[in-house]
Amino acid sequence: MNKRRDALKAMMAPITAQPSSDDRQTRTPVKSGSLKAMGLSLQSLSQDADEARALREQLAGGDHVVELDPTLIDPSFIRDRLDDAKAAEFEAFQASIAEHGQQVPILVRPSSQTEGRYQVAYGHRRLEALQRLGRPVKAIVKHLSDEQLVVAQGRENLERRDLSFIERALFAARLEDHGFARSALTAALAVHKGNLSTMITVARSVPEELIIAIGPAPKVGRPRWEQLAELLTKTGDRWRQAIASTGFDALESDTRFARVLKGLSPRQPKKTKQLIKSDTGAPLAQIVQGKDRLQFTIEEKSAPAFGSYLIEQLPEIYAAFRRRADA
DNA sequence: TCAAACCGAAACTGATACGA
DNA sequence: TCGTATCAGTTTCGGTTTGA
Repeated sequence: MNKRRDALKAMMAPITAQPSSDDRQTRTPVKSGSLKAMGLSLQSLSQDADEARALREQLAGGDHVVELDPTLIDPSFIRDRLDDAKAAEFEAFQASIAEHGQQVPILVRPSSQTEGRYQVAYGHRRLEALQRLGRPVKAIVKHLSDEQLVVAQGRENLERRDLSFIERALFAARLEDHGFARSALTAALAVHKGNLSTMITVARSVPEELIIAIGPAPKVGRPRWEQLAELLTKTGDRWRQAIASTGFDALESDTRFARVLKGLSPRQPKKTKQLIKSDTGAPLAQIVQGKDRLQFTIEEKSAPAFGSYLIEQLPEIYAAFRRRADA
């Protein structure tokens, strides 16, 4: 829990040294057998292709790659993701870089605060891995304004398509808090102003502490976050009970979201049962009323042919009901 | 196959500026 | 002061895509 809280604080704070999980290499889906092997090799090919494409684009753009001391590079002034990556995944990512080297340079700009230092636009995870390995960082140095930096950062995320809805929403809200215009945000996130509006509304409707506790929830999209935000307006601080429940921290992020949502959702009304009896007291039918369904069960033993009669009469009964409802 | 999520577009709303 | 135009932001809807 504390780890996630620190992660979001890092995202909210102007500058921190928390790592960001910005590379698809660590997001290996769990599969089994030959399918898993095939999936991994396809994924590997896809990653290679992505990296090669990024490299080609950077070279085609006339950018010069330089090697920098990793200790001279600071993170972006706005974090764009919630840290929920498992340590083992980062270790694997770091091992991959240790073995194959850094394939794609990161993008940095010269620091406006301290001469000789740099600030990352994108490539936080590569930087973190190289800092741990004590290796120089291949980087493209560009003079970027704040707006250009966040647009580059946002576009990089966009190309990878691995930021969850709530991470993008928080990124948008943080950018707005830093004084960026909506037009800059739509450029950075490549979304229409309508979607941007919804993202920021959701990010401001859900308490930060709750978002930290849930994490990025990669499988949860806008509708369910909106649903949660709506529930929060009616349930006060009840979400605290959900995140304090035993085993909550050990759950996957998506499951944590589901648990909170379930905990705040109104309980389904219990099905009510009603027994219809004949004038002799024999059971004729049982009615079970649920939330969106009503079951009518005929006791064939006590009332033979009654069910067939009802089915036969049903169109006429419904027509009478419609006449009455429309009147 | 179908539900969930994404995305773009249009309608709507409120704030502000400007001219009569 | 009022009416109108413009702009930014919000809401809603429908088509498309994705993934279980």
